[in-house]
Amino acid sequence: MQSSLPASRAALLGWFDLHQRDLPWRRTRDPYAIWVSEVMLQQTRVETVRRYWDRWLETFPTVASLASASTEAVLSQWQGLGYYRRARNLQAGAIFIVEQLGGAIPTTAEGWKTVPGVGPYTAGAIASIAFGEPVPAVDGNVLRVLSRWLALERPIDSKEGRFAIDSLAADLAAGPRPGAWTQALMELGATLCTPTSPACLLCPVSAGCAAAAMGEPTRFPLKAKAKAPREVHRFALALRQPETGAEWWVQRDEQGLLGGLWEFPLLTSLDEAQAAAEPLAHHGDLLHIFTHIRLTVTLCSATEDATEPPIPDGYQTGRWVLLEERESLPQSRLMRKLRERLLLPTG
DNA sequence: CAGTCGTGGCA
DNA sequence: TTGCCAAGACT
Repeated sequence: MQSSLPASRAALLGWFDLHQRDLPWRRTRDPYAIWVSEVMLQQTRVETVRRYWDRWLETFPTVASLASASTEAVLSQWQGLGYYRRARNLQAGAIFIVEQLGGAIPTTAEGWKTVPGVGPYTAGAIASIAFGEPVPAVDGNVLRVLSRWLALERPIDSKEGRFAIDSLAADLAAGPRPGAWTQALMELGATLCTPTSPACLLCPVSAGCAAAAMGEPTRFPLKAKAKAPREVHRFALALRQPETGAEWWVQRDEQGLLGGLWEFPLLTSLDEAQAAAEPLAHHGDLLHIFTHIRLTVTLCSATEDATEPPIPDGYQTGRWVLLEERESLPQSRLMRKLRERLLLPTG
């Protein structure tokens, strides 16, 4: 039997008051600090963000300090968090607030939506948490929790399914304690109403949950099918001067994957056999292989970029040496490997 | 609108 | 070891 919306809402708030995690960004009311936390938390685990949030606020304690910082310093503080566009947008947002809003930080969701890097979710989260505005903030947790609550048969990535979730979220947001409510809904999704093993027996709102009543909460949310990833074959080549130990790096294009970061030059080929021949064909007997990482990249946008940077003067006497060879790696593991071996600190 | 953008944890 | 995906925004 479905209980009333206000009753379920009150039950979830009561549970949140008792069982919420002690997160550092819940100990502040500084809207800038909350903004930083929300951007860091986009598509990123709480435990990962913990390590960055404190340090970020020590380095850039105010909107003004972030706005006047160098891009290099900003990216350096972000290094390892991923989705580096977020760091650039965060600084662009700080500059926007200083230059366009006269330094006055927005206080409403509508205002926040005009800030670079702040979309519908983040605008609602900041407005409700930092300013108490009764607006919804629908993230992946909320999509999951509410789709289970409704036993929603429409996929959440369809227009109709998303509309149903947004409608319910808006109704629920219009009640007491908007900030606590926003966090309570996400907290439930993060700790009890989890993707693979929901703890319905501990859930404060299971009595009103249609999926729990059906006995199969993990059937929701429904999702449309994902497409198959495409493959790209690449070589990472690193040149080092034996005498000095100096290594040859190139900077990636500002746009796209790992934009603006440093790496060994990569050769790209759609054909595996051609890729296997490229490094030696290009460098002949003049050089030995220093680093020769054979990579299969999925979901990589660099397919067309097969140009090889010229080897700068003074490195011609270096040696190419085989360091490692891999059959293939998924993107996440590939990037881990690239970061371990290829990425330089930016600051 | 569908594609793109990182990383780390976990079953 | 491998696939999946988590506090999304932008183009």
